[in-house]
Amino acid sequence: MNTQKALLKTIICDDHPLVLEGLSAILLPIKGFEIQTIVQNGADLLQAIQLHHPDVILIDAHLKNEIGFDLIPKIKEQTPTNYNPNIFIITSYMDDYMVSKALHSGATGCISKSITGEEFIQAIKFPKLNSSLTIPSNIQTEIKRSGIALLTQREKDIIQLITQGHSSKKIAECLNISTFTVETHKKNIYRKLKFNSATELLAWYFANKDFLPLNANDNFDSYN
Amino acid sequence: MNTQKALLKTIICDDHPLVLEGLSAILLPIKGFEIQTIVQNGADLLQAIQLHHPDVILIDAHLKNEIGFDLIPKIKEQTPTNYNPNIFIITSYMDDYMVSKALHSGATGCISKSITGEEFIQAIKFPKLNSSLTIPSNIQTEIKRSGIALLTQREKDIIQLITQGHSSKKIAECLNISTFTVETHKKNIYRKLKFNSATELLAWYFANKDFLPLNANDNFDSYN
DNA sequence: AAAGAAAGCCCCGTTTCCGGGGCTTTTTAT
DNA sequence: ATAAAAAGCCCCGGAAACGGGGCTTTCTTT
Repeated sequence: MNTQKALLKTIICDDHPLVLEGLSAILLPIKGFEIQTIVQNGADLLQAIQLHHPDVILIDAHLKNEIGFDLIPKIKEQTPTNYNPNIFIITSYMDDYMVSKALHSGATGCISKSITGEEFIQAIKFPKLNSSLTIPSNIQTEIKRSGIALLTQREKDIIQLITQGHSSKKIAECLNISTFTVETHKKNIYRKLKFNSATELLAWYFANKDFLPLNANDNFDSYN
Repeated sequence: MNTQKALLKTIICDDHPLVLEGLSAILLPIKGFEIQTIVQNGADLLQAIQLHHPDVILIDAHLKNEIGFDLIPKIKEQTPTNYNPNIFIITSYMDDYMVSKALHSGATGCISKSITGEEFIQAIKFPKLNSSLTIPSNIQTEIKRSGIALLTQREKDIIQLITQGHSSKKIAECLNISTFTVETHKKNIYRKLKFNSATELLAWYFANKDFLPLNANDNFDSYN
């Protein structure tokens, strides 16, 4: 068990007071979390890190007159090798390029300003998720949204049943078709919408369902 | 392919004008759907069925002076054996007993009045789901809600990651623990909350998340 | 200090899922 | 009438998930 009970010392570096306030407001009530310092430029950040050795460092991508990414190598230089804080880039514009740039600079992850407080906590709590794994980037979401246009009615029906938590076998029973057919449909759905599993589909569906042109209630063609 | 393009003839039997209006309002705009007749008692229903041979029959469970269930055997008696309409019992009070009683009476399914219009369409569209398969009954939901109290913090964390669509492998990477451990946690979660798969958990979670005491944002113990 | 809970780890057998392919029949549109 | 699209079916191999067990280490609590 690698549970860690000590307070997580955190430093925030951003030159927008409003953002600083927002981040602080989110983090302050969290048990086990301690905001150590707030700085507004790179020089102050480096100095603060030397002084406090925080566990979490949040850096805005677009500081005045300097770029957040470039600070990361400097941090690594000026600190002992056995000191490995979790460094996150905070950005208002988020895409795959931004993410890869952050990671190549040595950041632990890249966090969009457009996420909710809850997601923000999640992102810091599980840094590995943010870095190496699926980031629901706007681009990926757009691919899936437009991919819906490629879906047939039957495929949309099956998505409805998948999102109700049913297995391929049960869906097949429900529709009076072969399990093979259901799995063929699932394969086609995954191919069109770039999913790798039913759970990915579920998670995405519920995160986006209010914006999806999927509500097939006006179409009763596939009644059986 | 057993797609059926002909209009689905429907008869509704209920003695509450408000309910009749509500059901009609939901069904009327649906393409491929035709409300044939509306009746307010069993005798009229039997007569209407003889006349129109509808595809879908909706019967209120609590008609004035008669019981909806009892009409079903009479319908079966008075119609040829090759005529198999989908008969649904509509009820305001819904539990496992109600469902089994409806099914034993010969109904295709049992529909609660407390569901949304969207769910109503789904229920009629996929009759098999309603009958033989998981009905999210209030009892089942209550088991799961109270089961949450039995979950440990680590299990709640893992639920968060599951509901983001991640595989056991990725969750393990994210938490720096063995895949075996993740699957042990999943097994314990499923046992405590009576699930059979991750997709079931996902579907349930998103249907109930606003009421669940799961938001672990005030707890940072398991930071890694 | 001892007991119990929580977390972590492992093996096994079975089922389901995923991805790749190929194929026929029905429906729809030109 | 014909072509294209949609729906349905099947096989295979590998990966993942599921359910059952057992077992150790690390907290936490009394």
